[in-house]
Amino acid sequence: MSADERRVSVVRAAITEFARGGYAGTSTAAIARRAGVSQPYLFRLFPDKREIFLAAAERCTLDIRQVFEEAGRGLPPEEAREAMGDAYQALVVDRERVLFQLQMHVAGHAADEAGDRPFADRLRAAFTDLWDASRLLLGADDAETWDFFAHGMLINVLLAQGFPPDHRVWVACPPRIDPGAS
Amino acid sequence: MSADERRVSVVRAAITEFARGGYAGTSTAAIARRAGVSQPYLFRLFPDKREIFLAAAERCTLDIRQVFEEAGRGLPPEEAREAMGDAYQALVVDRERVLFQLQMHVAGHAADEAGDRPFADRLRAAFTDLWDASRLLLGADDAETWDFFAHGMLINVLLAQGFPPDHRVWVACPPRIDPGAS
DNA sequence: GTAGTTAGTGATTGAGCACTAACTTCCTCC
DNA sequence: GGAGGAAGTTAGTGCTCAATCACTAACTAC
Repeated sequence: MSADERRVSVVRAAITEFARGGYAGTSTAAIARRAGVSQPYLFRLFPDKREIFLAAAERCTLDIRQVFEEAGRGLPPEEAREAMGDAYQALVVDRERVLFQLQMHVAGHAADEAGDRPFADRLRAAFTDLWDASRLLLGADDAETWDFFAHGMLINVLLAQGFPPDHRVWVACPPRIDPGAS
Repeated sequence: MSADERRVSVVRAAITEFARGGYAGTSTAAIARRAGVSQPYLFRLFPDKREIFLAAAERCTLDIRQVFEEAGRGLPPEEAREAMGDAYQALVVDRERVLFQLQMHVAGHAADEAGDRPFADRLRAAFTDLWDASRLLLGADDAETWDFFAHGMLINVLLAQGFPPDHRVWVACPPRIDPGAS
């Protein structure tokens, strides 16, 4: 396998592991194990752990954006909103990407606090990409985009906490999102 | 200082430090330093690190709930909603509690993944307390409670990422929340 | 076949971690 | 005034982790 191919599979493994444990709570050994390579080899593919996380963050955000784009491309705003809602379900089904997003948010904050500006900036940029792409696809104004993301964030947070699908916190969640689907 | 008083100040320090670095990313040494005691002494005040985090989580949730209750108590629903919105601003001003809440969510998930049910359950219980108290105070139905929290969660996430107050993601945020207030 | 490159590993290191044991200091009450 | 206990310390243990180093095996080019 070429180094580039290997990097792709490492990033996939990293998303899974980081989604579980967050940046600080995930060891490079765990990522290596899941990717099927030795732990030292990670540091030949990437300069350090931070860069693995960033690659995972950028990949994950791109994935979500592409799912939205495939769902909403070429549709009029009203239908696009419907289709993107449905597409979001597919993302929720394997919670991985959604949970990794939460981990990105708290990692960004930690980086800011630690004075690691570039890291935080790149994480913010990834999020802004998703925000702008969604806004465009939704054909939405600022308020609608805000609502779309607010809604999604609450779903992410409730999912992260592991509330069972029949819990009362879910009752007002729009029916097309089924929190028990995974 | 009595052990009980000391515990209170340790919990306060823990909220600050955990908000910064999350559960795994925060050392007990950092908490001890901020609380002004030696690191081993933490383990006389609390059985282990997990229990420090839980105490911080329960304290933090209680704080937020009390702020809401003080703001909304005895007011008719419409005014209560207004007052609680204003009260939320006070919470947002020092981002600490808000950010710690995010850390609670991802810690809960990590605990679930690691098979630590009781830990995750207690974190969920803290969140549910806040949810139910807010619902009651708002005099709201499920949909309104959902919207209230969805809105709050997006604010939390954007704050965590450190978007500056003049960034376009904030433009649709209701005016009473000033993300630059801190 | 030999010179060079690419993919990959095992052993190790030094720092930082949660947590423990054993000690000191000071206040209180008889 | 001294015994007891609570508050708090210093010193240390064993472990985990990110990152480094020295190496091998297989392939490619001439």
